[in-house]
Amino acid sequence: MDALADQTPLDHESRIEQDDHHAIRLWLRLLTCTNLIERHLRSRLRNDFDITLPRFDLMAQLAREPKGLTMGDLSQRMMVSGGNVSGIATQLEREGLISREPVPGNRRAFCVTLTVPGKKRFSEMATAHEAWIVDCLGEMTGEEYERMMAMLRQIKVSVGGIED
Amino acid sequence: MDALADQTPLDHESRIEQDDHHAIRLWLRLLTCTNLIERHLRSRLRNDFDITLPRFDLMAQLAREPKGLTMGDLSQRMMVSGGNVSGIATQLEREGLISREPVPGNRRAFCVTLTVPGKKRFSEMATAHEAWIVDCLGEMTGEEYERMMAMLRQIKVSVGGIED
DNA sequence: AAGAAACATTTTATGTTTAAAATATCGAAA
DNA sequence: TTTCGATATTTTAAACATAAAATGTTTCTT
Repeated sequence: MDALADQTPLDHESRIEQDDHHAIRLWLRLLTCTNLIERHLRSRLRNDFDITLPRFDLMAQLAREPKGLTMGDLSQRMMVSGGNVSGIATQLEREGLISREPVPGNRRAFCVTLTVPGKKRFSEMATAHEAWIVDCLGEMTGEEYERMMAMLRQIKVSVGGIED
Repeated sequence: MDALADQTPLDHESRIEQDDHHAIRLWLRLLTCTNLIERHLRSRLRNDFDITLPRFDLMAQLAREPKGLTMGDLSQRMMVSGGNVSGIATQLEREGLISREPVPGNRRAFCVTLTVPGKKRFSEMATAHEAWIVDCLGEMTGEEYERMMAMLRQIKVSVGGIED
């Protein structure tokens, strides 16, 4: 399609306009990929382990921090609102997968940890989860990973710099 | 941190394990970036134009297809459920931004189009939206865009190939 | 020690999203 | 023609998400 593009040289304005279209296309593709992967993971978690992605995410955070996390920590790490964490934690607690215990010396906070059954269940899920992601991302050389990580880091910085 | 890695050669299993960690890190970063950008766009749309991202997305699909789309088309292109489109369309219709008209010769389907006020409103938003995305993605050379697009295409193929 | 401000969490109200059921229409075969 | 399967949309129920108000705790300042 570009083979038939007109041959007049691009002035500054046109060039910017073209760059913008590049950006839109890249954003749309980024969004599509992320959505596809997320949808896939969600569906496999539901089918294979009868759990939702948010609940899995909460458990994943706890698995990384055996000493436990407060509700506020979870909210921050999961990048969702506190009220949301509260609801998800209530359900996981009801299922016996996590426990909420008072923190000695700070009666405002709760220390949330995986229960023994929770740890067992999570480790089963984590193995599968990791394999799914490898499948989704497909074959990539180490160099490609590096490049992609670097570009994403750059984007992260750009977005972060905008609203602070 | 890798400078102090132990020097025993990696066997096949360890190597796979390491690759997996690469994949997980890449996925997590991909997710974070997409969420950050999406959150930013959502907030700007709300603040500057008092509209939600899903409503904007629906209008964007219609803007690209002046002849109109059915509810099913919209569901497919937006990659969300039909019920969801139904709800969003109801709201936009109530605000007079889109219209739902019967398709002659197929009483099941509706043809959804932007109204005249809808077109006007969308074109205002689209300009701003494009600029926000350019800001979010930051400075990138044409070559970098190309590379990123190519890698994302590869991922898209990988995921698509899994469940069909 | 008392009051004010900040903190940690939950509750409430509202809205989004999905899957699945319900409703209605269409097309084709018996 | 009638019946059956496919199609197009809407409705419903459950989970998730946010913002804002409410509750209770801690810390700081005086």
